[in-house]
Amino acid sequence: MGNLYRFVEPVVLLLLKKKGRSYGYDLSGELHKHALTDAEIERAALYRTLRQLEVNGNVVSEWETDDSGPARRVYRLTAQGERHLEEWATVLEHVSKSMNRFVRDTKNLLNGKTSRKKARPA
Amino acid sequence: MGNLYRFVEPVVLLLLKKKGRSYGYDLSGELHKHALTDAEIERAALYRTLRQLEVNGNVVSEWETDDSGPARRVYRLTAQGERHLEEWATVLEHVSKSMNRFVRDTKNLLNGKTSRKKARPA
DNA sequence: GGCTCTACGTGCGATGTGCATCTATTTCGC
DNA sequence: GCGAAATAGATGCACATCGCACGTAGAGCC
Repeated sequence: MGNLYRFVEPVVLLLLKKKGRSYGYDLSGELHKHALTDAEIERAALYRTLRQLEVNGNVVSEWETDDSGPARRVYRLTAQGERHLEEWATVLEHVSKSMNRFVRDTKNLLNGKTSRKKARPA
Repeated sequence: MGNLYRFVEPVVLLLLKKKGRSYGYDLSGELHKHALTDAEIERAALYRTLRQLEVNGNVVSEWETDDSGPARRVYRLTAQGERHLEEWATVLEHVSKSMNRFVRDTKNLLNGKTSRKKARPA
C-alpha cells in the first residue's frame, strides 16, 4: 500500500475520474462526500497530494485563466492514473474485507458468543 | 479516529482480548493473521504501540520471569481497553462500508457502466 | 479603496515510521 | 563448557508526514 495519506489520494483519483477535469479548490468542496474516514481533509493535504500525483505521472495539470476569478490549476487523470485508481480499488477491497472480519471477530468476542449463530435474546 | 499506527493498535487490542494475556514477542508472530493490510508490521511499531496503549490506560503490564527464557512484559486489557476495542470496531465498520462504496463507484466508472444493473456479457 | 471570496500554495514544529542496532537471558549443538 | 542461535524488550536517528498557520494574488462588490 505504501503511504496512507489519510486516504486522500484514492478519493482524489475517483473524483477526477468522475468529473473528467477539476481543480483543487473545487475538489475540496466535494471530497468529504466520498471520503473514507470522517476525519476532515485539510486543504494543504489536498494540494500536496495533487502535486505528488502529478510528479508520479498519475495526473497532468494546466493553468486555466479564461474564466472569472483567480487562475486555476486544472487537473485530469492520465492513463496511468486510471490504472492507479484501479489498483487502489483492489487494495481497498481487500482492506475492507479484512476490516469486516475484524469487526465480526471483535463483536463475537465482546458479546461472549460461541461459534454458533443464534437469535439475540430479548 | 486520531492516529492510524498502520492499524496496529486495533489488531493488538483484538489479539489481547482473544488471548487474555500475552507479550510483545508472542504477539508479533500472530499479528499478520489478523492484520488489516498486508504491510508487514514492524516489531518496533508493535512495542511502541503496546507502551502507548499502557500510557493511555488501555492495557496494563507486568514482568514475568517465572518461565523459561528472558523476562517477558505480559500485557492484558483493562476495562477501558475493551471499550476502546469496541470503539475501534465501530469506526472500522464505518470505514469498511465507505471503502466498499468507493470500490463499487470506482468499478462502475472504470467499466463505463450506467446506473442499471445488468448481467455481464460473455 | 477596502472587504470578501476564490484560488494556490509554503513554513514549520510536532508526530510517526523504518531500519539498524543494542542489551540480556536461555537453550541448543557439539 | 563454550559459542551460536533463539527469545525478549527496547532505543537512536534520519526521514516522511501532518496539522495549523500564514502568505500571495486576482476578481467582484459597494
